[in-house]
Amino acid sequence: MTFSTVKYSTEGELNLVMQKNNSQKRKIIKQLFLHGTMSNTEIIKYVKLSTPKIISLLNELKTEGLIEELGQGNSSGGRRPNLYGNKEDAFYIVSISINIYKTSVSIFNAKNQKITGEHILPLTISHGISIIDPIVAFTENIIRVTQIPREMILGIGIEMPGLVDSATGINKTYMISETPVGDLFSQKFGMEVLIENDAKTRAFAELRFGAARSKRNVLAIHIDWGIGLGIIVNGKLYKGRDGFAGEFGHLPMVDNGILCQCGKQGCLETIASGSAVARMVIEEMKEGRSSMLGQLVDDDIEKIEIRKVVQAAILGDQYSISILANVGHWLGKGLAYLIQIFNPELIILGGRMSEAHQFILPPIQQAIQIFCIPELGNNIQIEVSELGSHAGIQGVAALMLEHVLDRNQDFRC
Amino acid sequence: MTFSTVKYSTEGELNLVMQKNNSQKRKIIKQLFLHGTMSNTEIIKYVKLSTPKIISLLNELKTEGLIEELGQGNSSGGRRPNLYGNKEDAFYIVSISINIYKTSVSIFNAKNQKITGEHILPLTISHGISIIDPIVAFTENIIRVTQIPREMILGIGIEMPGLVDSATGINKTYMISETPVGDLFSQKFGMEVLIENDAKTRAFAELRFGAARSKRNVLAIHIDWGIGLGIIVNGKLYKGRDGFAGEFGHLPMVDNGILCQCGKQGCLETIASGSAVARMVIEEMKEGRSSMLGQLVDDDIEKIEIRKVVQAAILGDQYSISILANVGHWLGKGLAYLIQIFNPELIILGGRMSEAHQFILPPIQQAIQIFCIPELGNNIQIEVSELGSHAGIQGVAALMLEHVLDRNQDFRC
DNA sequence: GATACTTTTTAAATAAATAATAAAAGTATT
DNA sequence: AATACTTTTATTATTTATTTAAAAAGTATC
Repeated sequence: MTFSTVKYSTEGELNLVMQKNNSQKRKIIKQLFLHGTMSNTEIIKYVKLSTPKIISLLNELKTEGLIEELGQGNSSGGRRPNLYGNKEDAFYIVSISINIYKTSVSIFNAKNQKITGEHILPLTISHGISIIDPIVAFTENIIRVTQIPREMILGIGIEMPGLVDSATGINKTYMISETPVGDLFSQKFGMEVLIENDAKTRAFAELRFGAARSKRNVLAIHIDWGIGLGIIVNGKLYKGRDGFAGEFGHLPMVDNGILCQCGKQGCLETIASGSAVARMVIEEMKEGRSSMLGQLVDDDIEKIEIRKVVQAAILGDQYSISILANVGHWLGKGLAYLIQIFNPELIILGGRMSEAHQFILPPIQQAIQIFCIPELGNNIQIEVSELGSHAGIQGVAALMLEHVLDRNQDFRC
Repeated sequence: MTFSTVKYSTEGELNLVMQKNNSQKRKIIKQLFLHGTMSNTEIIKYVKLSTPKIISLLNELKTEGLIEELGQGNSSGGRRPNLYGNKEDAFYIVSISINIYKTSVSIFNAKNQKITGEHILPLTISHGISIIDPIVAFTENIIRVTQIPREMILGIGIEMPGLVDSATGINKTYMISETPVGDLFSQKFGMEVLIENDAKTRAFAELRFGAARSKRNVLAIHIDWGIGLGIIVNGKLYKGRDGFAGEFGHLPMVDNGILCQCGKQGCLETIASGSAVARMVIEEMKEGRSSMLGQLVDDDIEKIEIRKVVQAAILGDQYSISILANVGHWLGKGLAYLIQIFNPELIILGGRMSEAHQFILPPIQQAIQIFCIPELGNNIQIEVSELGSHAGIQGVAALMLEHVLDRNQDFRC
């Protein structure tokens, strides 16, 4: 493992601004985290206060050692603005991404820079709460090696698949236990922990750092082993009553279809997810279907997974292409439902399956035309995520930050 | 026609508070409109300001003649609170509800009291923009007779079926024309006009006056001739990019199904709407199916409509009951999609079809159990609207009010 | 009638916006 | 290239708005 050197204040005492209820300063810190470097005028766009007020807050934050001046920006005719940014050692956020077969851990500083690599721990989520202790130990070791004082860590954000309720810290699909997983993590770390569903996390990453940045109503589909959906409504992540909104993968698509993990039959996930593709391909290959896929896995058919199918399709493998086209058709039909209900500005495709966009986008578009009222289906904008695999770890760090910094705020409008 | 006597200020000049940008006073007026009578303390719950501030605003509003003191409320041991309410002649709102076969017009005063009856004009919406002039003339006459000074009318709210974009005033389904319908109405009335889709209007009525009042995430289904959906998300009406969100009735439910008005086949609306029921029943009755329905329409089978089917079902007609059960099944499957995507707190059933709740609710519940993941489908709360036919006219009046009073507000959060 | 609880009123303190001014940097003109 | 002008940002002083705190007064309950 390699670690970059990390500056930290010798006391290691999280500034009062972060603890106390000073929502104005916290708003500034949040914007500087999200945007990196900002001028007074830019900050005003996001924190509605007058110039003198913002300046005085910035000066206070500067003497408190939370932010620093970063020279002057450009001007289109006028005095150059002073630029400000968070001090990188103002606080840290630990980001954990739990996937089906691996968990990765990173640490972000107050400048939203990933100051460690993505340290990967191979763990299978289906092993349940038994994976908590290894994750905690692994993470604690990373914290130790970076020499970040624990007190400077704002909190730990954890993204994971399944029916997650971030409010109660429960995951109803994986890691079921008496005490909510979130609380278990929180107790073992002795720190604030936020857990969130992976599709929602990635939608949030798109909202803050990706294609949804300036948009208000966006659907972010996450197609990996399963199919998830993150819903952005009025510029906010929508969670629903229990935090379970967006179970797109379990829409019933095929009557008397294949049995899904969820217990029902014919869910979208059973015909259009990464694991569905792997299952279908492995089955048919065993029955003797010929394809370039065999070579790609050295004839170890069980090793076929979605990335291999995409790879084969790119190499021109007809069978893989036809499988992906079929996936696109079903995804498109599913999207048609969402489009008619949400009338979104933008749909973002992410996850492993989106790497096959050249093969799935045309059938998706076609299915939308077939199954949508023209007024709704016609000008629909579909994009492939540009955040890539980074989205999860980035999104959950930002979620954690906002969870802490937006606390105690009044949301009455 | 009968009209109640209406008080009005002799000048007939809409108070400056309503015109100028005094958002605090406007918030108070809005709350008094929605709640009727409120004390200082109650107002503070909705308008976040301190007691002295609210009191001084209330006093100003009193001297401006917009509100009045209404005696004292009850106390649980303490000084009795002064009660305040809008003066009924502070302003008026005209409410128009355009349905498929009839249009109704009412006027509300600043106390949210309907000061006229619901005056009904039989008009067929499919006649397009030709119905605008009759509606305007009819409405102008009602205004004239009530003797309300035009200047005291805050605006005119119009609800109608179809793909309505309230932002641009367009209805893409009915009343298509070069100039948006909203603008046409606005020009002819010489007043501010707000148009909105009927299902959204009724969902808003539920949010302000009905079962969704204290809820944040609610789906309001409106099943009349067609099937509409109003989505409440985070306590706000969700409209989508073009205002077309909630096209629940056009979800594809049956492969190669009946051709829908929208051009597609097998939409939910073709099997579970009021007109679908009428169509199915009329067809089968013509083919000789025996049922009590015949008597109810004096054997004029073409006269059968959803209300008659409900009536027959209540009388025990087996055929009608089975038809409604089938409707319930399909609605339930459709709702299962919505539940998994929205994870709502509450689903409200409204419109003519909801009068058949005793026949459709059990199959709806059953279908939800079949097609929903248990975690999402189990504790779902479904209620029948208590607002009844009043919801449209009430909802669009409140929408109009808020459209005007919330204007120029800063929604940055 | 004492006590507890509320609401209203008043005065004092604070917070933040506006306005005025100054400073800096680019642009246009000569 | 020097000058004036415009644009943009920063600083300060002033004014305004709003909250806090405290007191006063009203009302229900025991």
